[in-house]
Amino acid sequence: MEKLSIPKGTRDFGQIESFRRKFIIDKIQKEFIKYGFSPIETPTMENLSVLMGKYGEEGDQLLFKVLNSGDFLKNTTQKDYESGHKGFFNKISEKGLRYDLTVPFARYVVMNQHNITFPFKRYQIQPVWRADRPQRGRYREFYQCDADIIGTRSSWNEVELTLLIHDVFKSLELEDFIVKINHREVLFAMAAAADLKGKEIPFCVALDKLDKIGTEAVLSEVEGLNGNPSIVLKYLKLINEPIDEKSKIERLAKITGAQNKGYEELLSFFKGLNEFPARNFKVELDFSLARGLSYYTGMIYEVKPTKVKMGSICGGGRYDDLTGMFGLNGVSGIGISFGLDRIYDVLLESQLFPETAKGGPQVLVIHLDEMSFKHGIQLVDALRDAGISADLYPDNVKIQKQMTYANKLGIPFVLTIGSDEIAQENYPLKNMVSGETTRASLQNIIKLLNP
RNA sequence: GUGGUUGUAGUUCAGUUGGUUAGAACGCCUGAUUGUGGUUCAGGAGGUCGCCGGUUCAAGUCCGGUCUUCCACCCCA
Repeated sequence: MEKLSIPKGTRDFGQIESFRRKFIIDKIQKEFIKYGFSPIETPTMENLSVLMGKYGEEGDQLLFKVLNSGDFLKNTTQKDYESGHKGFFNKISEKGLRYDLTVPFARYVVMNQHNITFPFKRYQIQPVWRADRPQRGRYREFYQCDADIIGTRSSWNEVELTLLIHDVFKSLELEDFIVKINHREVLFAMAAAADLKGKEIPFCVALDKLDKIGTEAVLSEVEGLNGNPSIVLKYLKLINEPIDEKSKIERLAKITGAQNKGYEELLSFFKGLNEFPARNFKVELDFSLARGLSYYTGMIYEVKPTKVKMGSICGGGRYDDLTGMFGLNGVSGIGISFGLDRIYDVLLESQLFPETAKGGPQVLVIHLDEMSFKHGIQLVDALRDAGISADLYPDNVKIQKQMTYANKLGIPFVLTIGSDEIAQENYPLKNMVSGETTRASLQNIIKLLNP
C-alpha cells in the first residue's frame, strides 16, 4: 500500500494546534468586530480570469489551477499542446484557488455594488493557496485575516487601521513587533529623482533588500538599472538616521525636490497618531519598505516580529483603484491582512499561548462499577447543564486507567463515584495539579467549578 | 521556478572502511498498586531503514531517479 501523505506545504492540525489557531482567530475577529467590520466569505475557487494578471507574472505562476471537469482535453488540439504549458493551461483550466482575499473582495464589491452601502468595512478570515516552495513561515495553504475599508479616502482610515493592528497584537499579548510605514507615491518620487522613472518596481525591489544585502549591493543594483547612485546613497543614509519622522519626511522631500501628496499624507498620518498620546505606538517610518503587490497606491504597512526570525506577520496599504480592474473606477480603499499561520509560529516560539488555550473538559467523572457509571450519566448531565465542560469516562475500566486518562489530557479536575458517593450524594473532587481532594455536594461542586 | 539539504521505532536521534538476528533515550502497553494519576521499580510490544531502480557474493551504508523536509534565491502572510 502506498504510504499515506498530504500534499507538500499543507499540514494537519492536531487538537491543541487547532484550539490555539482558533484562539488567535477569536482574538482577531473580536477586534475586527470591535472596529465595526462585518464578515463576508467568498468561494475557495475563482475564475482564472478574475485571478490572472493581478499579482504580476510571478503571481500567475504561483496560482493553483483547477483542471476542468470531465474530458478536459475535449477542446484542445495538438497545436495547443505544442504551444507549451503557458498557453495550454488556458484550454484545460478555467478555475483557480484563491491567492489572497483582496482580489476576490474587489470582485465581490464590483458584483454586489448595488447592495453595498459605502464606506464598506468588511472582514474575512479564510485560507488561501500559493504554489510557492515551502519554507519556515511559508506554506502552500495558509489563512489570511483581512480587514478592508472601501469607498472612502479619509486619512482617518490609515490611523484607524494602525490602532487596530496594535489592539490585535495587544489582545494576543505579543509585544515584540514593529509596524513599518511607507508611501507608494514617495517611492515613486524617489525613483524619479534617481533617474529611474518607469523603473519604479525594480528600484523598489532593490531598495526593499537594503537590510538584507547592504548599502553597496543596493547601489550596484541601482547602477545596473542606470539610476543615479549618488542620490540613492542619500536615501540610504537618511533611512538609517535616528531622527523624528517629521524631519525625515521633510529632508527626503528636499532631496527628491518634488511636491508630492505622499509627503503630506505621511505627515498627516503621524500627526494623526499624535492625537492618541496615551497609546504606545510601535510605528516606524521606513523609506526602504516596498510591498510588492502592485495595487497599492498610497500608504503601505508591514508588521514584523522583532524577537522571532520570521517574515511579515501582517501587511497592507491603500489602493486607489482596486475595483478598477473589474470595471468600477474611483473607489478608494485600504486594507490589512494578518497572517494567522505566521502569528501562530511567532506566539509558539515566544511561548505566549496561555495554558487555557488547549481545550478539553474541565472535569472528568470517573466510576468504579456499573452502578457508579449510571449515576455518573446523570451527574455529568447536571454539570453540563450548569455550563461546565464535563466528561464521563465511557468504559468500565480500572480507576488507574481513568486517572491516567485525565492526567494525559490535562483535565484539571476529577470527580470519583463509588457506592459511598451514591449513598451520601457527596463527591470527592480532586484537583489534578495540587493533588488535593475536596468532598462536596453537587451544588457546591458546581459553585467551585463555575465561580 | 533555480541551487543546496534532510529522511532509520510513536518522537528525538546513534549506526564504524558495505559484512550475521538495526540500537539508545523518551513515549506506549502490562504488573508491583482490585477506591486514586503525575515519582519509582520489573517486564513487554513496536522498524518493508521515505519510495523505485542499479552496482555487489552481500546495501541502512555506494550510485541514479523520485517524493518529502528544511535552507538560500525569487517572492511573500
